[in-house]
Formats: sequence, structure tokens, C-alpha cells
Amino acid sequence: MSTTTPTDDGCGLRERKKRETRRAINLAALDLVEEKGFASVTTDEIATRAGVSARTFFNYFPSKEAAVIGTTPEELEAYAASLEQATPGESPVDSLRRIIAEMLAPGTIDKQLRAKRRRILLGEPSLAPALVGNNIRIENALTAALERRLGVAPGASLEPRLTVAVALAAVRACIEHQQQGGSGRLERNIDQAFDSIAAGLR
Amino acid sequence: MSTTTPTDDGCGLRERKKRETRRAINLAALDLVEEKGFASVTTDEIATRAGVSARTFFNYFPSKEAAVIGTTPEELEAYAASLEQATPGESPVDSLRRIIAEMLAPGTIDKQLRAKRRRILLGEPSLAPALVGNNIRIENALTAALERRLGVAPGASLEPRLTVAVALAAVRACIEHQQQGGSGRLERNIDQAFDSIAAGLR
DNA sequence: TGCAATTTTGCAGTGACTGCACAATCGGCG
DNA sequence: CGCCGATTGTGCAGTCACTGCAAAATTGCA
Repeated sequence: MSTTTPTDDGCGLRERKKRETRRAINLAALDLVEEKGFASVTTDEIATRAGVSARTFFNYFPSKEAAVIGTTPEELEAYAASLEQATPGESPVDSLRRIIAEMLAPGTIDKQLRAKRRRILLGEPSLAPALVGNNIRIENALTAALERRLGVAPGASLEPRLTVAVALAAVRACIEHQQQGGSGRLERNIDQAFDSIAAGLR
Repeated sequence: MSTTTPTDDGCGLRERKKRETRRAINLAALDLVEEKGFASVTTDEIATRAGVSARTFFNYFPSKEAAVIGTTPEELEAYAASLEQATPGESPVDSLRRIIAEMLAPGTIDKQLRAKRRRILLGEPSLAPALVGNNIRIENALTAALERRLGVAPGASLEPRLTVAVALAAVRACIEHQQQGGSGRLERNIDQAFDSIAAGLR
């Protein structure tokens, strides 16, 4: 509990090792996917390359997909908090646009990992199902945060969930567009997509 | 092949039995999910209740999720075709709104199955991952159809994929809204959602 | 009825994922 | 410094989704 662990954040050896292990698994997963494709990689392989046992792999990530994506629950919490207490003049969609940009290039990881993630994300079409599966948790967390920000009870209004779902769908569409050799650059397309959404789709 | 089978559509005993088997599996899956929840149902159980072998189950559906959802590839093709050659004055989003309404209450199945599907769909929150997994195929098929209709090469423009992704996300958001005891009735919420999208989200 | 195509089925295997119990490690405290 | 409680790593055994393969049952047609 937090009452007994004075070094809950990131000081102790324990916490550091955990972060390193998580990173090693994520890195091994990304490398292996790049080498062999997502479907041909086994969790055993990832664990071995990361230097942990097969069982430990699942102590860090609940699924093979999650190990490739690599987002931590802490990051997700931070995004939700950021959405909940956004700057006053910012519309929900604008907040989401900003937060999603941060999700795609989080400042909490080094450049090496960031570049690798980006490369795999855009290069592996077979990762699309993994992406959407992951999005469900994100969507629920962000929806709850937006509901709190708007001061509505959970489920009272359709709007928060709709806004979050549409925003995430737009990003996913841009990623898949890239994966299939589509035109443009990712960030630019995302900007365009949010502009289209704000202007109204027909 | 079609050269040797004069009754390719739906006349012969073979075709009818296949349709019946598919329906039996879908029905068994829906009933079992209602009884025990999606996670607690095994494909073996579904197969047994449907009166087929465990192996045959996978001859009809590629996954447990697909067996619960129950949409056939033929239906999907029909929707794509309908999107591709829409009535002249209809905008892409309007076409999608119409097609999605048909997807939720397809005329090709009887009322019993339709009611059951609807009940399970709205009552099983743990079905959400299955839903989005399924949506990928639908999204790709509809995107391709819309690209053809707009006369753009695949991947040349972001717009078709974005439009389809947003429309499907909106419907999924409405379904999840219902699943979690949200306000309103499904069809009405979907109408509202499409109106919001057309007006532009902020 | 007999033949060819299709469908069903059993079998054996792979791989994701889980619970459990035990060993290793760490952090703090006397 | 060394012990103790808590956390973390690991091996094991098991379940279940899903697949390829080849034999058996079924169907359509001549």
C-alpha cells in the first residue's frame, strides 16, 4: 500500500527494475514484430528475448497486443486527467486532439522507443485489430473523464461517449490509411480529420 | 464451382441445410451468451447445442465472436454494394446512416432471431471487444465501396475511410451507451449521433 | 444405383492466457 | 549486519480458441 511504500513513484530499485523490464518486453515485442510480422511472433519468443520467463510476460502485459502497443495504465490515467481538467476555453474535441497528439508521441519515453513504435504502428497492417481492442479501455477512460468535466452523470448523455469514440475513430482511420500506403503524413492527416469533424461530415 | 452447381443461390437441399446450420449455431451462441455471459461460453458448448461437431463450428464462423454477431459475408457484400451505388442525391454519410439501420435490423432474418440479436447486443457489455473486432472487416469493405463510388483510387484520399470509420464509431458508441444503461432508445440515439456528426462536433 | 463433389468429423497440434504454489529479491528495521 | 515482511519472478499444469489434415458421411447428378 501507499502507506508502507515511501518510494511509490520512481526512486527505489524495485520501481526502476519494473520500468526497465516493461520497456525490455515492449522493445523485444516491437523488434520481433518488425522481423517476422505480428502473427508469427509468440509470447514465448518475446519473453525470451526480453530476458524474462514466459509467465512474467503476462505479469506485465495482459496480451500480446498490449505488449506491442506498450501503453501503460499510468499514461492512460494521465491522459484522462488531462482531459478532465482542460483549459477553460478549449472544446472537448480540441482537448482530445491535443491529448491524442501526446499519445502518439509521449514525452515519457526515449526517442529510440518512440521511433520504433511509430515505425511498427504504421508498418504493420495486421496490428489493426490489436489497435481497436486497445482502444476500448482508452475510450472508456476518456469518456468517464469527459463526463466528469462536463458535469454529467455517467450514461446520462450520449454526447461524451460519441465525442470520444469519433475522435479515436478518426485517429485510427488515419493510421490505417497510412498502413495501406495512403497519401499524406500522419500528423497532417490527423489535423485534416479533426478539421473535417469540426466542420461536419456529409 | 458455379459451372457444376446450377443451384448456387438457395434452392438445393445442400444450400438450405447450410443456412439452417449457420442459423442454428448463431442461435445457440446467442442463447448461451444470454445464459452464461460471453466469456463463460465455449465454442464446444455452442457446437454441441447447435448439433454439430466442434470442428464444424469453425467451418461456419472464424471465431466465437463472429458466431455471436452472426453477420454473413453475403450480407456484408450487399451492404457494400448498396453503398457503392447509392441514389444520386444522397451524401455518403446519409447512405451510411441508411445502411447501418438495415444492418441493425436486417430483413433477411426472421423476427425471432432479430429480437434475440438485439437483446444480446444491447445487454452484453463484454461483447464490445467482439463488436469492434468485427467492425474492421466491415470498415474495410465499406471504405472500398465508398472509394469506388467517389471514383478515387484506394488510399488516394483520407475522406472515404474517415467517413466510414466515424459513422461506425458513432453506432458503436450508441450501442455501448445502451449497454451501460444510458439514456434514450437506440434508433433515436443513432439519429441524434448522425445529426451531431453532420452539424460538426466540438 | 454409382460416381464425384461437398460437407462433416475426429485427431493431433499450436499458442494465448490463467491460477497456484514456491523460490528469489528487495526494502526497511532492529 | 542480518533478519523479516512484502513484492516480484518462475515453473507447472490446465483451459480454450483455432488450424491442418485425412477419413467418413452426405448430397447432387447421370
